[in-house]
Amino acid sequence: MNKPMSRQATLLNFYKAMQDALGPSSWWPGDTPFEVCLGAILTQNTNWSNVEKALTRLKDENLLDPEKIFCLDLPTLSELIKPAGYFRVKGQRILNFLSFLKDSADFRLELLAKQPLDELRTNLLTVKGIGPETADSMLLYAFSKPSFVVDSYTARICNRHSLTPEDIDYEELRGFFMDVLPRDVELYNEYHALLVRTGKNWCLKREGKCRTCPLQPFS
DNA sequence: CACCAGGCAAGTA
DNA sequence: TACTTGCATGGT
Repeated sequence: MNKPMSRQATLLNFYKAMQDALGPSSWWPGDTPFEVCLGAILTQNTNWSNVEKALTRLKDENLLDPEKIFCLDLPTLSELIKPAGYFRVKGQRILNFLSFLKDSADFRLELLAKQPLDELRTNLLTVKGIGPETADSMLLYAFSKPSFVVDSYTARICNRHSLTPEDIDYEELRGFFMDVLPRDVELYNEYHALLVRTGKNWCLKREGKCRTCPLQPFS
């Protein structure tokens, strides 16, 4: 008789299986924390390849600087980030974030990073256009704080392995991982990346390519 | 042609 | 609270 695995053992087994199958993810792409923050907004409901186009355009204009972008008006900024889609709302969201950055840290990300995780998360969530996933992406990948990032892939994979209910909400799913796993930045970083890569390649549909999925068996 | 992508806010009932 | 809709480009 096999004893049921603890939730922690299950999650760590998943991690190892994905790591063995897929190798390192090298997330999050970006040369600076500020670029990571911009990417976090730009990638909302958007393929990363389109985000790269937008970031490249900003980079080519030498605009990867908070104060420089804050000086742009919305139409100009929107036009620059057009390839990322939703360019008007995302332009406004970036300006909202920069307004927050200016008011709370004089445009200095390294000052913002001094805030404790929970406090910074709460503050980020007050910005219009920064929801929980964007906030956690910034916290983890730009500010190196152990805030687990969950997304629709995470929910789908967990649900299909009967780890969590189908209708679990964002905060509960994040809590599930953070209660079970050690609070480690590198672990959270790679775990989220591996879940997204796994979800993209194998878990879009139940009848998809799950025969070769690193997470087996699907129950 | 349809569907998806590393979401979020605002409106409705 | 629970659901719906708008936002928009580019790849498959």
